[in-house]
Amino acid sequence: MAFEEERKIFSSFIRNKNLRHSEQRQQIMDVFLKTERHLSAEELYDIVREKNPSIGYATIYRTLKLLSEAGLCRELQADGRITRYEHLHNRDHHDHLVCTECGKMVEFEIPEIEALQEKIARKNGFVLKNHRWELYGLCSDCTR
Amino acid sequence: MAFEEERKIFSSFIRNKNLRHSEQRQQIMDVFLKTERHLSAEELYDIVREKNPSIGYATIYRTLKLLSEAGLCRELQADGRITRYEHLHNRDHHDHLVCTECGKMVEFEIPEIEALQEKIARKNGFVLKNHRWELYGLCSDCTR
DNA sequence: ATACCTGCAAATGTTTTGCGACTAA
DNA sequence: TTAGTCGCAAAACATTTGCAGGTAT
Repeated sequence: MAFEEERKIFSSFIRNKNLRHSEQRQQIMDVFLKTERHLSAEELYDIVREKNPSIGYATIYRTLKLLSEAGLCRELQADGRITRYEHLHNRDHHDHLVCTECGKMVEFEIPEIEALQEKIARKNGFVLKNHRWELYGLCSDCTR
Repeated sequence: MAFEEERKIFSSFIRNKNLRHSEQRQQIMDVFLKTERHLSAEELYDIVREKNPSIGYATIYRTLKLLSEAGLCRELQADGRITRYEHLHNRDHHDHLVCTECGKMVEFEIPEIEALQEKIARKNGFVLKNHRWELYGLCSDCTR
């Protein structure tokens, strides 16, 4: 999905909720949408601050929440304590392989898993909303 | 696995690391091993305190860490921020279905998944150590 | 004009750590 | 005797919130 298209999605989202198009939201959105890495709030804060050193943490967190609601961002709990935010394109769902040593993340897609999950949920009387599937191990660089 | 057997595992673990068999560790371990629910540190603290009101949070956390290292406990990140600790028996690996409304957790086992995960890891040059697979949805009580 | 937003600082909630006193081996 | 432990309070950490002043519509 193109950058401009995503901008429009966020823009409509803001308008539909009767929120405002502020300078700060634009800046944070721009940086976030141009990034493919899984960012922590702190990393995003650092990058955005290079352009606008007066921005605060609160605005970063508040905007990340909006981006998630708009469907452009997904929250990941991968490493223990901190949350990472992943730029979500309108592509197939994927999961993550995480190196416990250096933190490297590799994405993978197993389409068959979706149906299996549905089946498991249904068998237990659940309506499935989403899932987290993370494999932890050592990447090739870290096994040496 | 029987309670006595697990006690022995912890006991050897303590001895091998040249640690001490303290009264507090015994008490925390006893409560933890007798519980099947996924406990938060706070819940464990509350239960242990009924028997020994002088125990502190730090000791709870420190002992949970030891139980995990000894392989008797697994840390779960299921609900957003807090960690829950699951009493791990030497049984087959299982995963969790979590109700996002009431927090209910159901365990399930899909043995075939293990081989699939190994394959994914290998293909990406990773040595698999463990994984987390959590399905989120609404349980039958909460869909009403 | 009037919501909505912002940055700041303070608050929050969970987990960790430093410390002086205590205790198992 | 000497590491290891304990409970406490303080620190750390990521995230959230209250507020007074600023801004988009």
